[in-house]
Amino acid sequence: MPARRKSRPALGRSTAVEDYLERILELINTKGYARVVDIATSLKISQASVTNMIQRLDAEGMLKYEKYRGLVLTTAGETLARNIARRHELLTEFLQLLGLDPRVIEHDVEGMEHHISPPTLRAIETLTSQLRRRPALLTKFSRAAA
Amino acid sequence: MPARRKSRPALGRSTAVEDYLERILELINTKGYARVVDIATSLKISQASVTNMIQRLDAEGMLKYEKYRGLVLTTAGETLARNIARRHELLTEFLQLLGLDPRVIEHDVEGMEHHISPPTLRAIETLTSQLRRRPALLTKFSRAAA
DNA sequence: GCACAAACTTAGGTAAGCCTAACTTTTTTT
DNA sequence: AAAAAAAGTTAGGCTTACCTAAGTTTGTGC
Repeated sequence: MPARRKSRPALGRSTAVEDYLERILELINTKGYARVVDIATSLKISQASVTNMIQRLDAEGMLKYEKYRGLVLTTAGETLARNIARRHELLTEFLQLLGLDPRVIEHDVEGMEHHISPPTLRAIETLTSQLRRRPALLTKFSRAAA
Repeated sequence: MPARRKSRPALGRSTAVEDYLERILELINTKGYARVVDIATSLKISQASVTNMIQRLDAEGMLKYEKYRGLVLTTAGETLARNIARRHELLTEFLQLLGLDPRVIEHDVEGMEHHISPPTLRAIETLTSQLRRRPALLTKFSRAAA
């Protein structure tokens, strides 16, 4: 399946691409590099699929890849990856404020993060900081859903 | 594409299935019936694709379909469709409170609605009613994003 | 430095969900 | 009621993103 979509994502910005870039940046930040095997394990997909996608991301200028060697994000790739990561964090924070179970948060954020446009993200960002400033509003959520 | 996904949706609950059911219920509610051609126009896909999906939904017990004739939602199908519709409305309401542009709202809701679990939905529901009760909190959003 | 293991790549294949083109059935028009 | 139009169906294809199996390259242990 997972094919599906009405409005095409901007060339080379499918949800799959976003997931890869996000994970690659995370690996680089934590381990200093991102190998095929790590990306594969981390995303729970085969190494073959990773190789394939990495070659595509190279062709699209998101990263520089040398066969059997390794990869580095380009400026464009890193910028994009950072934005994706920031969106992920913001959404996670927002749902955390609502007192949701960490597993539910992870699941939902992973699903919806690819569909939040910049204006919506900004609004949620503002809302999140408002809520943090008035914790009284959140009492209703404290013993919340799991 | 859209083929993608880590955790499989419960058999017969892909985002495509949800979109079809949602639209079918909407058509039934407004016109009294849902024909292939209307579903196709409304979802901006071909009639052939609709025929195909309807046969699948029939096989899965979501609706009763008679070739060349018409369809009716089963109890299961209608219940599911109502839940999907409610989730859509709730998310739309929430984003409306944040002052977002209607087109942005439509786009984002259509993308993310399929990925919101019940607990998260309940939390957003509670939050929405809190915000409605304290409009002061929303002043920051009034001249919001477009 | 050679053998083995781990990492990586290639080739070929699958499933979902969409498409177009061609055909069939139903409905409308006259 | 026959012809034309509209609706619906079938067949065959495409793309994305995944997979497995088999082969290649790199790295490790002795």
